[in-house]
Amino acid sequence: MSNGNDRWSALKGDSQGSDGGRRYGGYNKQYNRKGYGSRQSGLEGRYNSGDRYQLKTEDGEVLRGSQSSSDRRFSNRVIETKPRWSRFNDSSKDRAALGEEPLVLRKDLDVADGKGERNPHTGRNFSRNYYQLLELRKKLPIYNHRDEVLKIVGENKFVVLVGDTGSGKTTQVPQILSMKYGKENNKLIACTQPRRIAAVTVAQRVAEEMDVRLGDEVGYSIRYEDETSSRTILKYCTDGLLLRESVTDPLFSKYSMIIIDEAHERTISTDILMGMLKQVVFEREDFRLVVMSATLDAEKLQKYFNNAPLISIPGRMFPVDIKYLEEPVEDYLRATIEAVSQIHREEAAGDILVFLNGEDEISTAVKDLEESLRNVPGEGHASGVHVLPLFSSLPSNAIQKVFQDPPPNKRKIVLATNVAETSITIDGIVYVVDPGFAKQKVYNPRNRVESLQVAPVSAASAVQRSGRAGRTRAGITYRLYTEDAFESLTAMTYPEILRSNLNSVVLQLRTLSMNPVQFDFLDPPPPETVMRALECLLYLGALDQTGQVTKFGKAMSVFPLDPELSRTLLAAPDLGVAQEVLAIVAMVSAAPNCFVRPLNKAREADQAKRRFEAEESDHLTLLNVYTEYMIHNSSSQQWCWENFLNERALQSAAKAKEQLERLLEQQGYSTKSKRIGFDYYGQSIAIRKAITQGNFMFSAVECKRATYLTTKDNVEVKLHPSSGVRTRPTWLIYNELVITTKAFIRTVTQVEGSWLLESSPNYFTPDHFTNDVVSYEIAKLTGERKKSRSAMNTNLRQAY
DNA sequence: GAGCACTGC
Repeated sequence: MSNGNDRWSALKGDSQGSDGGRRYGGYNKQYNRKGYGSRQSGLEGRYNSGDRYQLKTEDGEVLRGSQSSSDRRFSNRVIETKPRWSRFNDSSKDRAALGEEPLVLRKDLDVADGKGERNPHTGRNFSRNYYQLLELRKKLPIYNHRDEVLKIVGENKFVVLVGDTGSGKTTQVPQILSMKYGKENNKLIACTQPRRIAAVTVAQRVAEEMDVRLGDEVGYSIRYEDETSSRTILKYCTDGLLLRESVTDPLFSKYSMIIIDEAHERTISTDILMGMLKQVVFEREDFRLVVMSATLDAEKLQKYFNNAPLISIPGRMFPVDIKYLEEPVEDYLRATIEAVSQIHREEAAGDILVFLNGEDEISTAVKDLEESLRNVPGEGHASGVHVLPLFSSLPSNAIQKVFQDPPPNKRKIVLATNVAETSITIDGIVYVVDPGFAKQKVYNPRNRVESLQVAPVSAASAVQRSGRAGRTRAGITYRLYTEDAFESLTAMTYPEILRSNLNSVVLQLRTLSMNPVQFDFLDPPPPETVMRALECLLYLGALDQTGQVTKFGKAMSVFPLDPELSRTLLAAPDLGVAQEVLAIVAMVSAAPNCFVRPLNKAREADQAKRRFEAEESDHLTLLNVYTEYMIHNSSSQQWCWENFLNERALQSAAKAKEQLERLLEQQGYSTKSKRIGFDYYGQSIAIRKAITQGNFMFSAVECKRATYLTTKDNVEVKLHPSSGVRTRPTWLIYNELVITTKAFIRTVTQVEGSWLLESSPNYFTPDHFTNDVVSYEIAKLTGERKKSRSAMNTNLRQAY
């Protein structure tokens, strides 16, 4: 394998069936660690959220929660704790994904057409490595379907191909097709992936399998990295990157064929690409589209692509036994600890992967397990356990640890968020413990507020999780809910496009002169969402009142940013603060959570953060972090560690800034900041004016002491405690509204009301705002400006 | 005065 042995990768040779970690909430209920499917009456009401349950192991030992006194209080209600796992039921939906395909080895020499020893790409003899890999490829289920793939793709312009984990579709199908279509009319084949790391590792693997150098015949292209050349016939890339290419080349004229992989993940980019490419197929004689997906939604895709033919490839992996609880549990975190403990004591050697819901929960569970099991010998692991956390904001070296072998005779236990579901693949996992929950972004269209909620996963997600146990040998998955509960799960995760703000997408479609209301979506988003985006783009000056893209809007569409940030960026050069705003926009878009705050070092982390704070603006705080980071670039790892900063986040902000700067320059803007001398306030004002230019719709006004009203929807909010703004401004701009224990606004900046007015006189008129406080404050600013927003809306509606 | 699942251009 070319992949090395301790890196994190989405893929190793094969494709993964997966559902992308994007979950639809749709559930308004908070689950509070209550196990999925647990009874909704009886015991529930008598327990306060802080209470813990005792759990008794089979041999009568009592595992205590953190509050032993309260445990005793409830000792008469100790729950029968030995989970009674029911056996895996053959009729379960999972079986299809886990089926094994008999191996049939063929004698002939593979896709190189049986012509013998010479590599048609390089003219050289195939290497020994090529033949070794070829033997592995012959064992993939896809191998015996090569002729079928070539034939059906040859006869059709749309093809849907489904195959589960282990089918080999991601590496083999593009390879097979590139032999025939990769040089057609001097055009190449692109294969999209939802994740950067997948695009890179798959390209590496395929280059090796084809015995060519990466970047020659086979390459990849992701943001900031282009490993392709004029020789390239097969390019793996992220879906978002290919979508961006449509801005300069709407007909995708470089490509003879595009293969969309992991379509079931339904990222926004994949959904928009599918709609665009469907059109391209009708407009270009010489273009084909192949859509690859996990099995569950094949029919829907076929129908969408004009009843496209279906190629179905079986998956192949080691069998995974699924165990369910016979009774729902009351506290899934306790049940998880108990399940892990039981596996460790009773089950044969092998690592355990546990899915939990966030850093907080993971840290608690790591501590619990270390205390209870560290030196407790288990089956096959005489010295106890080695417990590791895994979530995406963990420093890279901590992430690396999950790939390393544990100390001798210790069982490795990884407690992970759903990064481990698709993005990070850990080999050697034998046991998976799945409580059946994930944190999911929920969008409330009524007040237009997004929040994160814990909700049951989809069935597709549960299947994906259980598959993590069968990668290197047969495994067992323990689902901490009943089989009935599994049956009641939503089949697929709700597509991202139906629960997101579409401002950026709508601008891009308009730039290509497409009508977003009539766009052929696989799942059309609510028309209100599209209208809202049009309205927002109108206020930002990206569209005119007839819905046409303005010159300014065209410039905005060039940046890989939300339109609000694009406008902020474009406002900066005139204000003489291009460099500062480039850094801030890069930080907001690429490193929004750059501050690390581990629970056990919260105070030190807060202190470290305070050193960067600007009292009038959290955006300026981000600028300070960025500036300091660039100064300490040579020793950044150490420096980030000492200052409780996420180095990977800052690295990506630095790259983003470079790219944005280039794009700004290309459009003829000066990216130099004017020398304001040592006029700190002049500079601060200029920067905050630029921020106002783009984000005036995210403004709030103080309505009572320490409480603000958002102008957009009259949500009463408080400053998030993480904010460093201490000036108690009347007006402010916020970057994010989060609802947790209360409604908070995060990353805020003090602004003047007059700046808001300058940024969009059409938006800030008193009669736009239903709330008296907001109208009154705006009236104070505007005098008697009256321009009806409803009139503007009427114009917009007529335009579509 | 408190909590941030996960991607991507």
